[in-house]
Amino acid sequence: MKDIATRAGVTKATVSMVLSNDERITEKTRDRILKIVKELNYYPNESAQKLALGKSNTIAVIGPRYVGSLMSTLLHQLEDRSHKTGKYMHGIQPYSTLNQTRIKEELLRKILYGHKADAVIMVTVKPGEEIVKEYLKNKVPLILVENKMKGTISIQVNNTDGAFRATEYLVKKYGRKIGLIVGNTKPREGEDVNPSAGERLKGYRAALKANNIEFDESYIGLSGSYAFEDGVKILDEFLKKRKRPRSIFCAAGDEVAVGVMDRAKKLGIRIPGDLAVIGYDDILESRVVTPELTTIRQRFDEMGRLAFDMTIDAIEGRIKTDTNILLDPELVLRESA
Amino acid sequence: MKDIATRAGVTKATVSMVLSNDERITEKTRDRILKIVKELNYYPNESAQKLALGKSNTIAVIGPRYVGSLMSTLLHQLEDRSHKTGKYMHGIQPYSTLNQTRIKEELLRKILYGHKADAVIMVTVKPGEEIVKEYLKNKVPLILVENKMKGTISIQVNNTDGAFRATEYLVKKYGRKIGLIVGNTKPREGEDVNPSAGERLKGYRAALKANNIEFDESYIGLSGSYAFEDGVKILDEFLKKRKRPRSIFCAAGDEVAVGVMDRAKKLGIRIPGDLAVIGYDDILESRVVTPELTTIRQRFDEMGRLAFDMTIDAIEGRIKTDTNILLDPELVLRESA
DNA sequence: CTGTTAGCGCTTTCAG
DNA sequence: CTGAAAGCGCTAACAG
Repeated sequence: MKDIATRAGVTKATVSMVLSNDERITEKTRDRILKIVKELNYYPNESAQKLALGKSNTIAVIGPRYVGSLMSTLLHQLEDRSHKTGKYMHGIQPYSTLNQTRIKEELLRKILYGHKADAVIMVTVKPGEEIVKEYLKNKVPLILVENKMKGTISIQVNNTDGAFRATEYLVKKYGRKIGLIVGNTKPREGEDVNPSAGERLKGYRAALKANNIEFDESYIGLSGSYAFEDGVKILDEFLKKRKRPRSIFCAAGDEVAVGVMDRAKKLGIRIPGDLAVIGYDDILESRVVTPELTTIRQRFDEMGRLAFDMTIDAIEGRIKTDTNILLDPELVLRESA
Repeated sequence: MKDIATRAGVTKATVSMVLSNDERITEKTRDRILKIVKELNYYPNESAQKLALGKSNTIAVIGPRYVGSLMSTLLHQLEDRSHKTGKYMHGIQPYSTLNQTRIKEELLRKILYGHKADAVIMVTVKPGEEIVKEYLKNKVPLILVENKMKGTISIQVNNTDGAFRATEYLVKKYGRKIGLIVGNTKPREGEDVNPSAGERLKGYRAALKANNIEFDESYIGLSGSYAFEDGVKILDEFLKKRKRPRSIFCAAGDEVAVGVMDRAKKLGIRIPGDLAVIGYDDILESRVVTPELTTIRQRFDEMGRLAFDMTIDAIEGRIKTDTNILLDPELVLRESA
């Protein structure tokens, strides 16, 4: 920058003003300076800029890991909105916690006190109460996706409602013996839980109650890894029992549901003739397996767009903490139930 | 930091030294200072640190978009290696170009001249020749994944070989009428091409040649978006023609291959009885569709590990530019061919 | 309309 | 073993 200044016969301050579009500079010197900037391929040193401005110009996005559709879809939407609005261009900084609470807390503090971001979007993972307070005190907005906490801004899909509708549909169409496959609602040591599992369980129970069906532990299968193999394993467990479900709501996601279907097919169990299956997520596979999977769809793209816009609004002070948005999921009827 | 210094009755310099594990500080003052650091929840201002050190402590990763298995798998591996080695912790900065050349070039310059990264990993996307030179001059290593260029370090899977083997397998087992579905080898205005498409086409042609089969344009289908729908559309096109393929090598990836199979199923075409299909990538769906998809597997996790280690080596000067690694893909035989 | 100056928070020589 | 002081590259009052 000094280099440019001397070449243009001005001082650093002037160059700085030109680059930040300060009105007070003459066309002439502005043009002269901009030309030199181009020639020298000058780009400002961001660290210096941030230091001087006390603003980071970045939005941090924290998720458990990069694979999996929520995180990547969201990131894509965020980038897209960023380009369309021209705000925070190349300023989206994703982090993954690798599912470890320690890494998460460390990271959140590092971001806050290291002034690494103007706002933090957390997808699926949840900050500790203590940290929320610290963010509040330092006026750095926390935007929670798929979670809700006092002192933050949140965007969720209505998990309870989604589970309720899936379960109710199964009751009406296939009767009262409904299996549920759901994520672990208790965390493992040092790991985070996704609260949506609890909410979906709640929706399932509510639907049973609404239809006067008693909750039965033996109809519940727990998925630890949300993976294909879990579906295989859990179906086998169900089949070993005396009481077998006539239908399964796989709240742990389509991937697990596909595991169930695959296993069923190998065992000669017809779907939905012998066993009806509903999944959750509406991932690509759902339309592709045979029979096609009936499932609950969440509008991830919509969430991403909202997340970006609300984050900007929060940074610029247009919305306050404890704003919560709840999106409704959608039951997509296909062949499996 | 000044706060800490005064509380500890020392000066900023001493605190700084303690934090950077300088040997010269007494146990006593060190402990005293560290205690206060904990109490105050102090974390250094990174911008200030970077500015003073002239080092960014971050590795930039540039890809076309976040969705799609290569980018996310790679990122996961990078984070994982970073944690395991303790190097560049929380220092992986992913960027997406949204497939636009202009964004890409802008970004590369911004990173280079803004001193935003110690090295840049580019996955699938390719820098311009000019930019490579600039990086070279400034001694910032460029690591290319799925590409190769003079002046960079590269990691590739052998696309030509993968395509050759798939094609050859089809020739031997299903005869000479082999369709190819491949990504566009010509870029659209302002967009980047993935060079692997060209390489796979090359492998296909080589295999034909090796078996004395003449290349026939009407057996070629071009996929623009690498998506399920492309498979559907292209199969329909093949079927309209006079000459129909007996087998299809879907070099454009498993997702497209699944589209082909899905369409075939709906039309009553048996796989592999009437039409054999081989995909590329070995994504999750491949094991799940009926019949299970025969495909070419690329070791993305291995690539990620390698990418991280080589990047570190490059930064620390242990490997030089124009180091190229070529990984062999693997033909995974399942039911569809 | 442009130059001067101080300062953002940290590191690092050089004295003491 | 610790303090003082200069400087990293940029911005923003305040003068002129």
